[in-house]
Amino acid sequence: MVCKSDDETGMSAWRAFLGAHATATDRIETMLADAELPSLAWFDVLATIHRSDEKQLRHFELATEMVMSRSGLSRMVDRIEAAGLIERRSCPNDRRGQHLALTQDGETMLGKMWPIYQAGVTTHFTAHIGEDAGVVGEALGRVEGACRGRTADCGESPSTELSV
Amino acid sequence: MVCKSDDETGMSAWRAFLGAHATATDRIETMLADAELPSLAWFDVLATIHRSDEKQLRHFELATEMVMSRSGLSRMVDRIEAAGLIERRSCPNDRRGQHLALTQDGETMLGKMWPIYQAGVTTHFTAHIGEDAGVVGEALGRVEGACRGRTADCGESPSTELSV
DNA sequence: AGAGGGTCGTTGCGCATGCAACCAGTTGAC
DNA sequence: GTCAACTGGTTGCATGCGCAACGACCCTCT
Repeated sequence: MVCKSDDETGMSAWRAFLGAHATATDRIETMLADAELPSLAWFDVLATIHRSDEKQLRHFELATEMVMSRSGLSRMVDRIEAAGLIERRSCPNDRRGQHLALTQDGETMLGKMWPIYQAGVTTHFTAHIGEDAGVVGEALGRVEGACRGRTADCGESPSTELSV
Repeated sequence: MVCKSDDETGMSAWRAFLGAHATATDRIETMLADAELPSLAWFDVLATIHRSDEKQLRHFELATEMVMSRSGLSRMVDRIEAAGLIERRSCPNDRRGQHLALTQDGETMLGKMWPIYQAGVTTHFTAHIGEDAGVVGEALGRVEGACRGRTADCGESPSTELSV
C-alpha cells in the first residue's frame, strides 16, 4: 500500500501543507490586526466556546480542542477575561474546575471578528483550494482524527448564522 | 463559482486544516524530542540550507523561505551556530551580508534527523492522506504559491537520498 | 472515615518570537 | 565625490508559550 512513489508524493504534500499553513495563517492574522481586532488564537477560543453544546466549556476541554498546554491556555484565558470577553463561572459539580462562557461583549466581538475571519479564509485558502475542498477537508480530517485517536468525523456543522 | 455550499465546504476544510497541522506537527515534534534531537524549526533550517542550490543561503533568503521575521531567525541562527551545526561565512559581494552553510556536524545531524522526520510525516500525515496526497499537495501548493505571489510550482523534487 | 493516587487549574521559570530602533553597507542621483 | 534613500542583519523590549512543581479537589479502596 505504501510504495516509494507514494512516499515522495506524501512528502511533497507535507511540505505544501506546512507552507500553506504558515502563509495563510500569517495573512489572516494580518487582516485581523489591520481591523484592530484580537488575534486568531483569541478568535479560536471565542468560537470554540460559542459552538460548544452548552455555550460553555471546562478549561481542559478547551485546551484539548485547541492543541495547547493547560498553562498556556490559563494565561490566555486570563487575558481574554481581563478584556471582558469571557467569564469564569464556578462549576457546581467540581469545585476545582470552572466553566468558561462568553460575555455579551464576547458575543459582540465574535460577531465582529467572524466576517473578517471568513473573508480571510475565503481569500487566502478556500479560493485556491477550489473544487478540491471536499477531498482536502476529508483527508485532513482523517489526519486530525487519527492523530487524536478520535473518529474522523469532520464536523457536518449545522451551518447556522455563525457556523464557526 | 463560489456559491454558498462551496463556502461551507471550504470552511470545513479550513478547520480540518488547522486541526491537522496542530496535531501532526505536535506529534512529530514529540518524536524528535524523544529521540533527543533538535526541534522541527532547526530541522527546517538545516534542510532548507541543504537543498539550496549552492548549499548555502543568505540570511534573508532563509527568512523568506521559512515564514519568519528576520530578528527571530537571527536569534535562531545564533543558537544553531552555537551548537556547531551551521556556520556564518562572510559574503564576498556584499559586506553587510553573510552566507549560512552547514558544517560537517550539521550534515551529520541532518542525517540523523531525517529518518525520524520522515517516519513522523509518514505516520502522522501521509498514512492518513493516502491516495489523496496528489490532490492535497497540489491544492495546498496553490495556497502557498498564491499567498506569496509566486507561481504554484509544488517542487517536483529530484528525490535523491535526502530529498527534503 | 481516611489514605493514596489521579485530575484540574495556576504559578515560577526559561525560552523563543515579533516589533521597532539601530548601525553598517549598498545603490542611485546629482 | 557625496549625499540621500534603501537594504541586510543585530539588539532592547515586551509578549506569549511549554515544562515542572504546586495546591485544591475528586474518587476509589479498605
